[in-house]
Amino acid sequence: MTSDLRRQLILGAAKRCFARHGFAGTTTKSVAAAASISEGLLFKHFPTKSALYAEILAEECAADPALHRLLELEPSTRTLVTLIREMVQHFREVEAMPDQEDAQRLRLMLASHLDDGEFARLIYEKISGLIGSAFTASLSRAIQSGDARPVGREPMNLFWFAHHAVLMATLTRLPTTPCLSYGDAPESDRQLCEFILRGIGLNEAAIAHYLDRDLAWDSGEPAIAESA
Amino acid sequence: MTSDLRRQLILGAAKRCFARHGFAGTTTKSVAAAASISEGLLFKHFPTKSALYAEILAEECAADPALHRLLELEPSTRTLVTLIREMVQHFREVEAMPDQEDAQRLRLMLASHLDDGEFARLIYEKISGLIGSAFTASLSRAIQSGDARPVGREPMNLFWFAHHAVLMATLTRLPTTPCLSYGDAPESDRQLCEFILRGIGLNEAAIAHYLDRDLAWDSGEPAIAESA
DNA sequence: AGATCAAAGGTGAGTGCTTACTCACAAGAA
DNA sequence: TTCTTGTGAGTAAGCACTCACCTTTGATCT
Repeated sequence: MTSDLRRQLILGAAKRCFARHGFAGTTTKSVAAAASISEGLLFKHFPTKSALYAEILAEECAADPALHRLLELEPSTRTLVTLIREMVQHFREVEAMPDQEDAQRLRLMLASHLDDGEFARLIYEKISGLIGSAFTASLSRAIQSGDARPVGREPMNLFWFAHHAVLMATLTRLPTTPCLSYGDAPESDRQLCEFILRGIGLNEAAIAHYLDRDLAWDSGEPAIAESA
Repeated sequence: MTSDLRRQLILGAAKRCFARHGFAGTTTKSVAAAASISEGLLFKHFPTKSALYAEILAEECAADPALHRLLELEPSTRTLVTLIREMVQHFREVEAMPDQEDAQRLRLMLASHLDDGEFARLIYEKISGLIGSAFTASLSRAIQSGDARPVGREPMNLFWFAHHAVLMATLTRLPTTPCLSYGDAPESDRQLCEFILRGIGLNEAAIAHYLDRDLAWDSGEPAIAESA
């Protein structure tokens, strides 16, 4: 077994442990067991428990979700709706696979909020950097084209409010017994999308149009306020 | 010192510890120190660390925020707006006093989401029982009077989405260095209120009317869709 | 090719320290 | 006296972390 591969196996196992039980609640023994190695070997690869944790957070920060595709879309009402819908869908998928990378990131992020919040801050900055401009650009386009109401001084706040609602809804479903039941899954997803799109100021016509027509739509981007 | 008073002092000290550092991160020694007593005495009052934690969660469940007043308001658009505004204000106040009861409840609740979620579930149920019916009744009144759009099958989902957004926004401000900055406080609060009220389907006229006029409004409850 | 050997991978029994929890005993009130 | 409040030294288990010692690998030298 090469050293690098072993490192990765340890990191993977440790990530699962830390995400489930937090830093204090995780023992090096349990990490070693999860990686099927001795504790001694664990400490040959990572000098301390803290160093292992720090490396996990750093690695998790660097990992890219597959949202680069969204960045290539040109700013428009439709892109805005797509962005929100994909966000909701993305978090729904996280819920379906609780031991996946993304669910662990969520747990680590939550734990960070209780701690010093530094990891969460890095993630927020990263999200902001990745899709912040796409969101604000699409929103201002939507406003220009009459699909949305003008917004106050901080359009990014609206993005974060949306993000908060989706993230928290996922968190309530994270425990094995969900904290809240939202009823039928596709319908509640749809309801959440509508809540957010209304919240950021899209008008009903635009919401109905872009949310119903889904992605089955050619790339010409007429504002429905003009066409309807 | 009477036994009951001592118990309360211990519970108070322990609550602070558990809220800050979680269950695993809190030592009985630190709790004893925070309560200015010996560890021995701590275990005279609570048989185990877990029992102490359980009692804190149970007590926290029973504690009533001062929202009974809201229940006495009759269902209306104005009550709905008041409810949301007070929710936003309430969480804003939590942020200002990080060592207050409510901030601790928030931390405990968050920790619960990472655990089995049982405490969070109890709290959600309690919130639902307290203001769920007031919310849905006011929302349906608003719909009847034309201040809001009709809503799907699950009106309570809208309440939770709103709650999620507010709660998560507070969480991001919980660490000493906030994870996100929303700009000017009163303005971002206002923005959050608008986001939520739009999200649950209130129309712009109703929002502008009830949010601007604040509470300086006599108890006659005309729907502004009729009067305007 | 086979022998040699140093380095790397890997183990499990320790290390000292901290943890949750106990107990003999002291002080004061009824 | 007797019961409750309170202490601080103590205990066994568990913690992060170490170390002496195996085993495997692969390059080098006959």
